[in-house]
Amino acid sequence: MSAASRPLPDTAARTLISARGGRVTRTRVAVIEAMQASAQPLSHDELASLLGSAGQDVDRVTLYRTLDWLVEQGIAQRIASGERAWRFELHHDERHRHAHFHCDHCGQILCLESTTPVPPPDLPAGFAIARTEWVLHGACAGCNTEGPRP
Amino acid sequence: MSAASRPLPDTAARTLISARGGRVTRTRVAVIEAMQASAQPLSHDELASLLGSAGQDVDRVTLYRTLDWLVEQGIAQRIASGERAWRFELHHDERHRHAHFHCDHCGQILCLESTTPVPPPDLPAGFAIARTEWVLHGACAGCNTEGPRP
DNA sequence: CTCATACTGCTACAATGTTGCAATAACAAG
DNA sequence: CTTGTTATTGCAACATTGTAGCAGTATGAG
Repeated sequence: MSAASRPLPDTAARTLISARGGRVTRTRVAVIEAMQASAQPLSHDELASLLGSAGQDVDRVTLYRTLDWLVEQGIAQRIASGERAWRFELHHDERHRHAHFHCDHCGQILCLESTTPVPPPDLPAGFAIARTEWVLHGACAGCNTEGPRP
Repeated sequence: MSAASRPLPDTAARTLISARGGRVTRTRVAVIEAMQASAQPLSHDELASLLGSAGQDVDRVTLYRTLDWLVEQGIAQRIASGERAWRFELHHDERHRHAHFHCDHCGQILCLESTTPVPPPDLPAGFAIARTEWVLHGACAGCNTEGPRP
């Protein structure tokens, strides 16, 4: 290949990474770009497929570690979707008050960023909240009108 | 053993089970009673230990199936605690508005039933909510005053 | 260009959950 | 109480999701 001296273009992803003092690798860039392109949080498995079909096969373990690093650096955030696997999305606002909707029929996860902010609950004294997860379960518009799919 | 003709006592657990047309088995009764006795949601693993140390060893698979059945029947409910495994507790109220607190330091899960009810968010039209999960993460009173434990 | 070392990609393993099937036990009927 | 039906159980094998250790590669600094 007649590779240029800079192997990867100077994208937003690149900036995000190097600002944290991390090395700009194909995997990190690809994961960030896949998340940027997705309207929904993605699971490890979905990310692997996305990268794979973009001709970017990534080792399972490397992908896990990349995701860990992104979360650690505050670039991405982890969501317990109500299924077995974590989902990941780029870290938007200040961690609080961001709900997700999980369709129990088609399995889709939707970000509900525009909904009314969740009021912090009254906690017993001495408790400190680091972050909250609010997941709504039910049927999305598509599945709701068509009736449940088994 | 000089077993009576009725092998199990007529407990609340027994009533819960037979009201659904299920057979009253040692495992189901033991699981329900363990949950009744616990202030917190229990994981599959914790339940297995509890039953085990009560001299009631249960097969892993049987326990999974028992829990599935209890959830299916609306006797118990499943909680995505933010860790890898599900947790289970007896199904209290009307499914909505029941928050949990997960201490990221000691791993405890606390039920916050007394907090202000969560207002249902504005959803896009056509969406139906079946149930919501609201999990707060942070440090509980004990861990918070003592500082984080690694 | 050279070098230190942050990442990667194996291979193995751990934790959590599921499937299929033969054996057992609940309980309804006689 | 005894018998028969069949819902549950228990076993073994497998599936999914995630981690640990370590040798090799490639990024980025000098």
